[in-house]
Amino acid sequence: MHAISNTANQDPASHWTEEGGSQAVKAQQRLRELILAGDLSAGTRITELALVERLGMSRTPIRAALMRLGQEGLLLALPHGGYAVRTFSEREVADAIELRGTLEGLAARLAAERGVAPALLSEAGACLDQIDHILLQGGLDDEAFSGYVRLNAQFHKLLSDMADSSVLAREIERACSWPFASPSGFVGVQAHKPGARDTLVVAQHQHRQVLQAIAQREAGRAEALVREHSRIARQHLSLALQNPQHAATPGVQLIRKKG
Amino acid sequence: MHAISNTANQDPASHWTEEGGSQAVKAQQRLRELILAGDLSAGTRITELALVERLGMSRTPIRAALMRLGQEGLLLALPHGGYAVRTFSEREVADAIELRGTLEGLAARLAAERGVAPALLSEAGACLDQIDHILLQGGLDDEAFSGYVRLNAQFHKLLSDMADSSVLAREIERACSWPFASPSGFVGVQAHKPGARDTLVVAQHQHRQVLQAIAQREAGRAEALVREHSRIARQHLSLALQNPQHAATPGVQLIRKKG
DNA sequence: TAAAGTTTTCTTGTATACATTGGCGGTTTG
DNA sequence: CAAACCGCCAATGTATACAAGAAAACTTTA
Repeated sequence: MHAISNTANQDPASHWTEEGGSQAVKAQQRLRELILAGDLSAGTRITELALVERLGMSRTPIRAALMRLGQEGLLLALPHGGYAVRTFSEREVADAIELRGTLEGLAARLAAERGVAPALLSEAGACLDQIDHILLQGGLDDEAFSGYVRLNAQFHKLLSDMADSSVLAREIERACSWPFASPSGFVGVQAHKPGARDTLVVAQHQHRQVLQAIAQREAGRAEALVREHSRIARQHLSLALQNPQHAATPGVQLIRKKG
Repeated sequence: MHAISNTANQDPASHWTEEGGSQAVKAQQRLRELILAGDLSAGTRITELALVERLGMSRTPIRAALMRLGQEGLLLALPHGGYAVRTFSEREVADAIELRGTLEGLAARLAAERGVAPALLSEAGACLDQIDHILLQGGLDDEAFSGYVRLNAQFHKLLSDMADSSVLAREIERACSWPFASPSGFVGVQAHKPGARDTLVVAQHQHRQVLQAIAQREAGRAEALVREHSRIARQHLSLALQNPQHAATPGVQLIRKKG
């Protein structure tokens, strides 16, 4: 696996994973994995001591990780201290997707209003070209699918960058912290369904239109397109809740059917 | 017995001690006050030990408070650990206001689309009636002004409630954590200016229209109105930056003119 | 038997000692 | 004199001991 040079992957998590990082960061990563994998039963109280023996570190970094995941919304802060794995109603997930769509729409609007550096536009265009290349293959094997997921996330990241607003980028990243609200959240739901490729073709068409609108400084159109684009995630959510067995997305079990 | 020297409350102005929360909460509150009052010079590293002797508690709750304020965005996490008081460019503040307007706009749209319980609508109407009553007085003394600020914050809170979305409410509250981005952030800027009342009259008109739009289920109109309403805060920001001496808003000194 | 009160235990909140790492200053050498 | 290296210091990261409070279980009494 050679290093991909065109994507300067500068998300803050990347340099954690390379080197071990601090204990607190490791705790946060592993705890998140445990939650999303369903290894921690939802609703029941998480005791720090249990995590001490499970993660093999002291309470201090574990406390820090719990606090972060609590503020992130993955853990629920219990009234008298402590945390529990949170569950989400279908409506809450839908709201989170709507929220992300709105924030990304704002980013697209600001990008169009303020103008974007040509280099960024080119990079985004190249990203979409790569997606096109993947979609040109008729059948979508797993490798192609994961390639799409990666490039899709990259495009959405570039969209956030185009607004050139640190405060907005921060909030968008936060809105994507829930795995099922992220741009590629449920895209794997229909990986092996007949119409899988068509949905991605539609999404890619929207990608193109969004980029064009931003390049042409059509702010309102860009915002509306991005919002509409986020509806695809909602569609995937519905599919995932209908066929939970096919939803390989980590964290699906945290969504409760009614509430 | 350990030599605990000064666990005695050394704060003369302990008016918040009426509800003595945990040490961590007290640390967060007092630290926030120190930052907004400008008692901590911006940009320089904040050492935990300095806060230990300043706040009279151990490092543990102070660390928790620092972490929270860091995630909140009031403190900047330094690359190799530690925090510094953050400063904001004018554009960042404008973006934060735009962000809040967008989020509140989403709330208004959802409220209009989903419908709001009549009791909530009545409560919001009563809130606006109270604002009307204040504005009926020709002159606006300080008491009337602070009354407006309180009722304005209440109306915006009700607006958030009307969307009936916990995830959105959470994000709106977060967007208001920066004092200058909150709905009543810079409203005191022009407290003693000639046209002060007129601006509030305009804002109140927008309040009425928003509530009407929501009640009549006009989702798009409600969203657009709320967004436009947030522009008033931007106007206040401009005024505050032109006359910083009149801006009694805590935290103004954190905004740097150029950057 | 049920309810209330008490005791015990478990968990978090807090304080502090220890480890580690980055930065700063002094010293030394070319 | 300048630059590089070495060592000390300071500040955070980590571990753990201690305190306080709440939940649960057990006992006692009506």
